[in-house]
Amino acid sequence: MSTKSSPRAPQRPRTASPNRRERATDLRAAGSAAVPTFKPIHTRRTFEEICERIREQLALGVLKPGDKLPAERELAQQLGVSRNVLREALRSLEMAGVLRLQKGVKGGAFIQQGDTRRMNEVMRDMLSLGTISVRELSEARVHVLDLVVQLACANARRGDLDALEANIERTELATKEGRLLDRVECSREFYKLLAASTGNKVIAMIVDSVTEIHMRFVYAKVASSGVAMARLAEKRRQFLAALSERNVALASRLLRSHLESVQRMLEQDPGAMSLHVALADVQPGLRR
Amino acid sequence: MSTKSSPRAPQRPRTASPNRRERATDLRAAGSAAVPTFKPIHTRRTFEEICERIREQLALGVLKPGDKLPAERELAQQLGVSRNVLREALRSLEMAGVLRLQKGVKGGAFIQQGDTRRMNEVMRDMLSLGTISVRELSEARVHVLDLVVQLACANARRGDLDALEANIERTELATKEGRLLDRVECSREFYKLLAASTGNKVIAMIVDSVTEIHMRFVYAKVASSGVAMARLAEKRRQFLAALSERNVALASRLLRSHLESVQRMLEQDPGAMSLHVALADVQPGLRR
DNA sequence: TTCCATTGAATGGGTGATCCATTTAATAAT
DNA sequence: ATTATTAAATGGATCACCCATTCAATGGAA
Repeated sequence: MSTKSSPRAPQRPRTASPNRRERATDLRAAGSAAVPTFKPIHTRRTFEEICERIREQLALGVLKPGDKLPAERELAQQLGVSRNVLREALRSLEMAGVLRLQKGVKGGAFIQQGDTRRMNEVMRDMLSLGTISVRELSEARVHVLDLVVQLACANARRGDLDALEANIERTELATKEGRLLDRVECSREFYKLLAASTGNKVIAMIVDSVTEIHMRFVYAKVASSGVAMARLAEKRRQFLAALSERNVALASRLLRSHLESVQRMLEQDPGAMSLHVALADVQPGLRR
Repeated sequence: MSTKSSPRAPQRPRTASPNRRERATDLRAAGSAAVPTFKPIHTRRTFEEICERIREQLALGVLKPGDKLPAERELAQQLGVSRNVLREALRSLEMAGVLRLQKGVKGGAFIQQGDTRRMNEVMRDMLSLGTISVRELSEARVHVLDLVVQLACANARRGDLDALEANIERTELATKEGRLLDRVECSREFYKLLAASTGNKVIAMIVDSVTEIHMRFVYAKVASSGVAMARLAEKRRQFLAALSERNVALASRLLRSHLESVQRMLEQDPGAMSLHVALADVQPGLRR
């Protein structure tokens, strides 16, 4: 508070908290004219303020992917906070996929391209915390994939179909050579390619997030029991043929039927369906 | 690491980094038998390790919502890291909605119920960073809402319909009294209720995330131009009637038609559609 | 006894100084 | 011209504090 006349502020500038309090109160007052109850303020902490400040610059277009933030020591001084608390904010933004921190001279905090895998983490956390259930996730996946088939039939381009074709060939090879877990990887990629073929990254992101979790269950099931979906590549080819002919009804029916058979396979042994097995540890290929 | 025989470790246990290096290398080696190229390791930092450790406990069910982590000072000592770096990890988890940090004696880090609003943040960041476009978001929203109508017709319960009815009444009141921005708030809530009526929290979360952004645009448009959708409550009533009769085709048609007219309203003045206006600052009601 | 004010300990919030490890550019040596 | 060395900048991490908040325990007043 006060004047802050000293050039390097040798004594503590311990003014952050009271200032924030005032600001929060102002915001509430501006919210609506006559407020009946007024409890929920929940004083802002500096790292929240910092995160928000940076996100604001992002939304305003002042910061764009590729840009570099000032060095930690300098930015901390600019913001009038300690380097430690600034790092808490930067860490949060890094975990959020907004920043990438790079060491060394010419290093720094660089704004990143958005990482759509963040949504996977959200789904995973919601499942871990019991906010959503496996049943809801599976159901949502079926419905969303149905939508994907419609959009893919409408929008898939030649390159998308070729990529799916190549994926099916890899699946066949993995099947022949008995690499069951690699085949699960192929499946995961198949749905990713299918989602991408809709041409809509929002849809693709949603599909990926539900599929990523689902594939962990499949992976765990295959790894523990050794069973595997029969005639997988063949079914994929039929589906791709329907997709290529833009036959929505057929493609939709084929996919739904396949999803149901996978679901039956998974539910066959409820013990292996435990969240813990599927979520707990990190399989080599399924991780970023 | 070594023996760590001293009880309180007065000298620095500066051994963290080299250990992590070794561990990362081991992981890579275990990843596959014969690796052709080996570049991407990207040494793990302690805060990542900590986050992962805690998430692992979550997935394993050792930690559940409501549980409390040890105090920062103690947990830091248990993990053999400094309190500051532990706080970086806790901050990240707090931003992720996994933890809530509470001050005071009997305070601590408490595992939370999952907060589905996290997905909104993801969408917002992806849009800010240019990873997804407004067009993709709008398109996805239309398709997802179409799906929602199907599911709502199938699954909506009496309470859901009553809540929608009550929402429409609030909308009428706001319209009569000319509170245009409150009416936008009602719209946001309408879609939230509609999404909830599917009975599937995954679907609801997805719908909310795309709707939240969309409503920012509507809010900005209404706030700047003062225009507002005509006959809103009336259209809502028609839609709700169709929903109550489980008439999927009619409900779907009504909603789609409404969405299109809103879209026309928004696109009428492209200037007001700027990302910056919609995303930059925080409207009182639209914020957590 | 009951109730309320005081106190003190535990806890998260925050600061500043200091060191380490990595990276890169500038410089020197070959 | 090439290669090795050095120096500076930067993120990574630690330590030692201090502050503000919260709540249980304590003790005095009614």
